[in-house]
Amino acid sequence: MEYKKIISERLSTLTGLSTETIEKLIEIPPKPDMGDFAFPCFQLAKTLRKAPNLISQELKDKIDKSGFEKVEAVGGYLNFFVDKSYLAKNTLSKILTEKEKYGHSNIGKGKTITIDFSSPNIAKPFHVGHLYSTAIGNALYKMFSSQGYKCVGINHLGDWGTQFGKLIAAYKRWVDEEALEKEPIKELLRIYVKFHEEAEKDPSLEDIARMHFKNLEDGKEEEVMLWKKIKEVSLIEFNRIYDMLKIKFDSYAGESFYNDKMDEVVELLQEKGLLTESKGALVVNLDEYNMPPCIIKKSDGATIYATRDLAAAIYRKRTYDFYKNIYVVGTPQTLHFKQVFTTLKLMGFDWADDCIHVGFGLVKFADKKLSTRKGDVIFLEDLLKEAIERAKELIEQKNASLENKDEVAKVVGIGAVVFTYLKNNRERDIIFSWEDILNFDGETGPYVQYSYARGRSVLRKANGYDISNTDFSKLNSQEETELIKLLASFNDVIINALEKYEPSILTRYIIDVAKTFNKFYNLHPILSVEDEMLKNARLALVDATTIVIKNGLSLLGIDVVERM
RNA sequence: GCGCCUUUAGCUCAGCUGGAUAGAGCAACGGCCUUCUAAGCCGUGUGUCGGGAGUUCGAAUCUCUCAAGGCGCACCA
Repeated sequence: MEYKKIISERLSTLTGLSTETIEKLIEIPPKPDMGDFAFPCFQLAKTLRKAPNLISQELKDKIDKSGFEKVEAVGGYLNFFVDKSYLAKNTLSKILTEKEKYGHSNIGKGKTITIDFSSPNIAKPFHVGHLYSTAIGNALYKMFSSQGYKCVGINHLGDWGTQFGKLIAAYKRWVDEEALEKEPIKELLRIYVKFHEEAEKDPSLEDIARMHFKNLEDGKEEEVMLWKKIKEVSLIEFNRIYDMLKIKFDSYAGESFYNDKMDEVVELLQEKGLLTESKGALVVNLDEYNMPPCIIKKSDGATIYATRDLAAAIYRKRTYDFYKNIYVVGTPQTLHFKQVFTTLKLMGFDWADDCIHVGFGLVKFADKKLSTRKGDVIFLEDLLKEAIERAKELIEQKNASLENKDEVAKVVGIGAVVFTYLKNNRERDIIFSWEDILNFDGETGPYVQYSYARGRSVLRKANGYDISNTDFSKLNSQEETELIKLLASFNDVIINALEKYEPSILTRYIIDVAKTFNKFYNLHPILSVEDEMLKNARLALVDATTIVIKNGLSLLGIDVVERM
């Protein structure tokens, strides 16, 4: 906000401190009746050798108060109250003019950001854990795009690796072709689980699996054919889920895509003299950085994921010339990415510093852990369907006359799930509970969507309003001012969230907006107000609020409904 | 053993880069629909901010230490 600048400039001339240091000190008081901005004078107390409350008093007398309703000295604080009608007018007209572009900016113009997210493993079910990366990555994609960055969404499919040896071995032994036709992933999961059970009894299966993978790498016909088939049926299922979530990728270049790009990486490492042999494997030693070595080639000569990640990073730099290269991958892989980024740096690529691992926590049950190998998973599709079902029930219960119930149930149900995933700090684990995730009360997606629908309903009934016949200075209740101030900070919030790669900051902001709006809605009549100027001003405020909620949710990949 | 993370109300979590009496939601209880959607609003909390020490005008926030839990530590991704 420009207010901080104005305040710091005025204080700078009075105190001699730089505008920058002052701007950093300026804070927002905990309660609205204490003002909109505050400057703590405690630090000045030392240099001026004067009590903080005397300093604030003195500054209060001397400072230029134009543009502010008033300036007060409370204890060691200098509190500023902004001119509310000015704020209301500026904020609301800006929102109503910019509409769906409100909150957007151009600070990323000309810069490309690659975002690696979702990236499920082929042949394994898309379970509730995968939504974490998918939701965060998609939100970051939309948020960065809104600030003018060109984003490239990459689904780095797990379509290579020794697991395919296992799968091929299992396929040849136990697959039920009929079941595979009907529910491919479920059947693949079944034989994958069976493989692990059988391998416990007969460890030689592991060797057979390794052999199959080696054959696959060597391009043997049977293995390649099976691999292709598995990949094909998996993608059909994944796309069904991405469609439900309305998520699109710009690239599906998965692990197998880099098969022919790894020799070059090995050569480059060789040239730089970074490779050493250790226990039969080729590694980059990272002792100096207090990390275990980065393995480039296994002792059997086969490649490993670190090699692929190196190849992928180099490919992405060459292809997209990224400004930032983001990986939305779980925190357990923190060390792996440190190793890869450090290796890139050692290879002489300064852009290694632009590679960012955006980690997130685990999705787990209260008691046990999700495990694909044991078949202990909840399919994301089942969760989404359940949520839609629950939303449908609530509609029948609360608004049975609604026209497009199924459509609304879909938006609300899916919105509730995605919202839950984006509500908390991403590094926190999500404890999965049907009860919590299907509870649509309180700080949830449906709550926010409901607030939006309420606002839209008022606007529909108003049947338009005359923005030119408005007196914004009449929006002076505490609820109205608070709401306006919140709406004004939308862009700041997005920027702040992006700096931390943390969508939850935006999610919580939207909750705040909805909460403040509901208070306003409950306390102040809108349509029945006789004063036409006030009525129009309130309608403008409702209009602006719905715009911000809609834009905000859209950045999180969540839709709104006009009625619910 | 080493490294990283977590610890705030019964439960799930916020707490902006050190600041004014530590906040929400859920759950519980009590109020509010002849007026704009009650998926809403209002009210009710005796919290050692895991323990201890330090830094300073001031610490949930920074440093150190201890404790509990989690994750990771070379041929899986």
